[in-house]
Amino acid sequence: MKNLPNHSKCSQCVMAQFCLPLGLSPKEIIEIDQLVSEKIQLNKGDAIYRQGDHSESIFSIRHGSFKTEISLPDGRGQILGFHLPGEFLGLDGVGSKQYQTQAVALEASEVCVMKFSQFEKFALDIPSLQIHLYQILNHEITNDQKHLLTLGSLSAEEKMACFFVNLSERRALRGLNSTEFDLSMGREEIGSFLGIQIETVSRVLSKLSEAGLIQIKQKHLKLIDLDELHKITG
Amino acid sequence: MKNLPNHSKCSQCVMAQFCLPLGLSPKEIIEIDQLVSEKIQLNKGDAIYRQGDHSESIFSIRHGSFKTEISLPDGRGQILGFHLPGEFLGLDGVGSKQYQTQAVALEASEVCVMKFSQFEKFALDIPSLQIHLYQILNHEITNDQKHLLTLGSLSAEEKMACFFVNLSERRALRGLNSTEFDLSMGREEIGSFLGIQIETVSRVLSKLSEAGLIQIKQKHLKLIDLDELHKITG
DNA sequence: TAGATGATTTGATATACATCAATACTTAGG
DNA sequence: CCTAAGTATTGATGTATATCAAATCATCTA
Repeated sequence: MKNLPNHSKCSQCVMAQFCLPLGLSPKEIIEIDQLVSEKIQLNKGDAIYRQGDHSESIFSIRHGSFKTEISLPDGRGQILGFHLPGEFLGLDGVGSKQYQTQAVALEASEVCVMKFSQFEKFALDIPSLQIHLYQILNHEITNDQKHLLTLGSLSAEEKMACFFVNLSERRALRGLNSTEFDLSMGREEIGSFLGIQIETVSRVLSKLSEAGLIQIKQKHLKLIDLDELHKITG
Repeated sequence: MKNLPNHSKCSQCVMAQFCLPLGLSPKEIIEIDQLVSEKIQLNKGDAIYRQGDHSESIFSIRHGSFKTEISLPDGRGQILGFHLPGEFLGLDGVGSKQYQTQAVALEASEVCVMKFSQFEKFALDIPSLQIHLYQILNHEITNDQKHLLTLGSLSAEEKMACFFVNLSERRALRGLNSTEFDLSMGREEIGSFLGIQIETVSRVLSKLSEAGLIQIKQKHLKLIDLDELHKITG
């Protein structure tokens, strides 16, 4: 399965089990799998879509991970989010002509592609599909708003604690190990995401390590005291 | 019209002309006006909805202005946006059970109320209505993402310039004076929105004044050199 | 009008974080 | 294995912005 050629049909993306968490009948789940028109393999650094690209699909991550980012003409940029298997990409293209962001693979990854046109077609038969899309979009809005709170109101240490707690919770939700895992992003990317510099990232990591809240060696992270991290968060 | 009792039926909210900018037939516009189940008058400081309230409507602003904000248990909070006539509120309730934010009037204001249930009913007859809702949600996502860039990557002066340019553009879009107007929010609220302190807001305003880019006297603002403000933005 | 209350500005100082610089560690290529 | 390039850590210093404090100005009420 892993080595199918790119853009091949993918009838068993199992995306429904990952991506559409709420009450669907088995029949509906099968139909929803039909939504997936293809799957795409990406290498580290590959973009699924770029700022300004015509938008016609959303994507669900089968495996791997991604960053989404938005860029300023002068070269500065902001990482908007990191994305795990089962999560969606390309939502800023829903209801608009173009993507306003770009999504880049942080490691070898695979996504399922769902065309808007397919979505509309299927939605006629499955009314709940519309509702799911609204839920997914809502999730995106809510996430972004929480991130605004993080960027606008928290200190570097609090931001980092937020980052860890959030990652941990999302991994738990997907059945992944939520206390020990490898980070797929570098320090600089963490800094961009949190609106701080790479050196500050490094110093905060050292501080949290010394305090015994985490252990981190290169990209391998172990969350020792999630309770305390949660407290720091606010 | 202005003094109708609260919660009165409002068949002429004219919201369509404000709120649903894209190509609708006259017939559709009339139907869309039917979406509005009531209108509500608010005084300065009144909340349309609060964090945690059950969500069943979105709102369009007839006149006045609002802030939306999200709060931390410890009392800290972040203003997510300021909202002008013709813009929507309550979008973080679409696709979820509860609002995650609260919307508070910055002055005496009036909103049209559109119940989700009504929306669904009408959408059966007017397919384009779904599309409009997606566009509105997309706008929200895109806005939030741009704001993330602002909060995460810009200096205090750049943030302030962004704020002015953005306000100006949105006012122009609605046919309001885009270079001279009264701010409905205080310095502290501007600071919360931009992730800076009130004193910094004040200092940046003084600096921009001295540089001849703006004139500001209390809440009355005149944008003198929008080009230069735009350059500062990036 | 006077007094009180709140909002804004401005100045003095402190600090969190950025920047600059050097070192160490990791990974990839020959 | 060695070198080179990239990535991360740590230290020294600088700076943008926060914090503290006081003065000014605006708004409201009596």
